Amino acid sequence: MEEHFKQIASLIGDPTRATILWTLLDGKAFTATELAIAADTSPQNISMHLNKLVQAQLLCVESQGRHKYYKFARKDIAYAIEALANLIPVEIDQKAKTNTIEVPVKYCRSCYDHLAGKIGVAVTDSLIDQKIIIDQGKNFELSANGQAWFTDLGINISGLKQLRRSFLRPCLDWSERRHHMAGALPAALLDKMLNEDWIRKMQNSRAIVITAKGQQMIDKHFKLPL
Amino acid sequence: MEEHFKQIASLIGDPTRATILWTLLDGKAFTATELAIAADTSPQNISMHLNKLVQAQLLCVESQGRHKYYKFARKDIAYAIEALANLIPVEIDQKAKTNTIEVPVKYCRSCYDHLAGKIGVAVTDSLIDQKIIIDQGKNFELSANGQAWFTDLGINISGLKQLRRSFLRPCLDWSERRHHMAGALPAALLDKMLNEDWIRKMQNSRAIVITAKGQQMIDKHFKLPL
DNA sequence: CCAACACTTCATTCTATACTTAACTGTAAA
DNA sequence: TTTACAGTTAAGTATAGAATGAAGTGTTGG
Repeated sequence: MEEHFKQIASLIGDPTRATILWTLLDGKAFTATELAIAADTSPQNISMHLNKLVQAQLLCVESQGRHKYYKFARKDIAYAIEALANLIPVEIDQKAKTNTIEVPVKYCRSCYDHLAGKIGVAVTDSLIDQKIIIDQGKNFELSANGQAWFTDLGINISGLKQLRRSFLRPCLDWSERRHHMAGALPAALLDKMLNEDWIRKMQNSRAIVITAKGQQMIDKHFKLPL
Repeated sequence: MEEHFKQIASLIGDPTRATILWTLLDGKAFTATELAIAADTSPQNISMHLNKLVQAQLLCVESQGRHKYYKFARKDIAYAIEALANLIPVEIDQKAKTNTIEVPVKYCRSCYDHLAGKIGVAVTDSLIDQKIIIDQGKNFELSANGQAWFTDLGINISGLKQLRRSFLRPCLDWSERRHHMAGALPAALLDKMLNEDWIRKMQNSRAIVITAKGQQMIDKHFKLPL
């Protein structure tokens, strides 16, 4: 056990790896190159360090085309890193406390046929919190509650399931670097939101605006005060 | 902030210093020579490392004649070290379970100032079963019954509550992967158990042995036949 | 197709810093 | 006193492992 502790400690102890972990603390996934820039080092070097962190199961990777997105393998890893950061002697600690306020949802976009961007991630998070969908890592599952919830919204679940396309799956978001929902179900949800005039698509852009009605309904259904 | 984090991380990252911190986890103060033996290195070397840890305010020193006693400067430092130990990947941990050398330490041990390991989890479970403490997930609460129970044991609840430190909180155990109690209350409980000679700390280890008297009393108070 | 890109692998170089050797201060017993 | 002990300081050395250079693989988009 002591040996393993020393292993973990020395893994975290290297300045470049410490910077990687620190950067990842904001919860987003980062590409290798981005982390290289953050840590001010070469791609080869960051590759070596990321490998070590993945092998120790501190980080996990997801390939997307020629990019690799890295993030913490488990939540408790981020917590332990934070605990370490809290060991910093009291004097410096003061200023950090001010910018921890939750960032408002302001950047909204759709991705092909479903919600993406900050709102896509926020909606997904909300449905997971409400146990409407279950996050199983590699895929999302619709719970029994969830079936009722979508049916209440007027979405025909069984109809969607008969389509040839994927019903529900996680999709890594370009802007947020977090998972949001993709597939027939979230497409139907976007459709619904547009039809009910909760949101409107901007011309010639993927940007989306939330209507006054939408603000109320999104708060009601997703428990997301905007 | 990031700079300071890197500093702390690299401080903990050195194997010799990691061993020092690991050794100090049992809550006792150690002399420089004892730590040198534990870390299997020279007095000069340990002196250098201890200096760095003291300067970073991770440890504090107390001189006593020609000896110097080192211990954690604050409790949260021990907790952060424990949190790091919890990051060890699960499958490696499996092998460790079969490794008989560590078993006694995992079974019965104290973590800084409170009971941990199997006995820590068992005691916690028992108190929850008996509704002496209430498990609220993120925190533990002492019930009305519980106040009486601890008072009967001769523990001064209101005195403990006035201390600046946390009174009672869950702490994840690295060996059991379950919650046990940490804070002023369980620290007082460990104190009581040592004073009454229910349990004894082993020399040079965090292992704990249960005395014959302890077996009876633990069965009586915690309904735990051992 | 090709060129640019994201990332990896491996052999080599480099360097930070842990450790050593040696000489010191202060404390405690004998 | 004297001897042994606990710990420190300073200067020099050694080496683990981080960084680099060169040469890959696989992906994307014009």
